Amino acid sequence: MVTTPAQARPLRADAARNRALLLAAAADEFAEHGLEASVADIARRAGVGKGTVFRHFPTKDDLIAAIVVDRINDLRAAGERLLDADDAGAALLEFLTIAGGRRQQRDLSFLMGSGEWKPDVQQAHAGLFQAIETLVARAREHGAVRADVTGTDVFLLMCAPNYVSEYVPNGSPDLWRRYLAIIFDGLRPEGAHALPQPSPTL
Amino acid sequence: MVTTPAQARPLRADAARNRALLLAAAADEFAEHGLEASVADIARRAGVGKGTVFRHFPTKDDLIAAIVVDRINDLRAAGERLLDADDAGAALLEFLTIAGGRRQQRDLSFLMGSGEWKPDVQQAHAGLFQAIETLVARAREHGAVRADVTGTDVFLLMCAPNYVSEYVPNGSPDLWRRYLAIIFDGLRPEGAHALPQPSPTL
DNA sequence: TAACAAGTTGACCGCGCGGTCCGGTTATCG
DNA sequence: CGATAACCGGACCGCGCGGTCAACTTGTTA
Repeated sequence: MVTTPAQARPLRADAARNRALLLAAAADEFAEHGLEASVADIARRAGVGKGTVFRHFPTKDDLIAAIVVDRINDLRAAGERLLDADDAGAALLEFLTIAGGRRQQRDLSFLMGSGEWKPDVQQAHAGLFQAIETLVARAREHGAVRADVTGTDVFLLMCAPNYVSEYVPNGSPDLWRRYLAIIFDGLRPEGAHALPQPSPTL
Repeated sequence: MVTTPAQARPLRADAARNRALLLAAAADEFAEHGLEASVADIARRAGVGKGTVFRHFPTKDDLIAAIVVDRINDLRAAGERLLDADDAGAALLEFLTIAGGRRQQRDLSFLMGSGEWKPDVQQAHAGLFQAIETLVARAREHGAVRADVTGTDVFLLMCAPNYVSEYVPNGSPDLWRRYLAIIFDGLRPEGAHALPQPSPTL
């Protein structure tokens, strides 16, 4: 599940292995300690020198971006796989469940909304957004989601369950499901009240 | 709105003024740059030396805690003021609207869930929680909120609208109202689906 | 296998942070 | 007013961070 962009010369065997180790170690470290995890710790976890990190990723931000792109594409693939489901409403719920199940999102999740990103991240971003938009449109046509909710709304609300359940110290690791259920009920047409603000555009 | 605990000897006039300036400057700085805002910047904004900050608040965490306590008590007071409203459902919605309107919550909001806090913060915390619990109980009895939702749930969901709308770069400052409306619809009894996980305890 | 380019490493750098401290200043009160 | 203690300020400290570099190792290729 690692992005290995086609290069002029392919990576040397050990270099490719180290790159993969690094991405895995970084993902773990970020999941545990948030984005403040130090590059030195990541290198140690990968069993690699600090210099190697900067050879593969010129900047800590580049490393983060690489992971974010992987995660986003991952999720987009899952979303697209659900596009031809029979029950569009269930498909959307399933998608949000998959998104919530990606534990490693943690602090990474909040990256998904901002705008100051390298082109490749923005592109991955746009792809995911497209998938969600379609998923939501189908669910809306299907009558499974209220008429005044947009893909952007779902895109933004996607990480809220994880965010909310983050702050329960000894909570069940599945607690986010509870809040996804509540929020999803808020997206349903039954008993919906008019929304006070227009949906934003990203 | 500043907590000035009764001391053995009252603060000197200039010291009290500086303390207030400091709290205001810190709140602004945290609201703008998040908790990473440096103490030096806060001091500069307050027009005060860095040493003065540490005279009033031995640690940066103490400064944060002071602000958090103020915010929490503020919100609790607003909540308690709504306890004798006629329409318990409207009161709860009003409370959540007030909570969302407190712009300075930003990065401070995420403090409200964690457990590693000084006693005075935990105490303020408990007070706010109590108020919310009562508010929710009344709304539940009033049939304005689904039966399977607890005070803890609302406590946790309280900051979600702000969190969600944070990631819209040029969004309306009132965008959070949209997401509050959606989430609140999810709290209503109409069209509620069973929740997959039990409510947590803090 | 020889030779070279690609990759690795960890000591090193500059920076900005939270926190300290002491010489100078100022509110306060007899 | 004058003495005193409370208070202020900013130079200073140690630390850990992201990032650099030159000496060394290793996969690759002819």
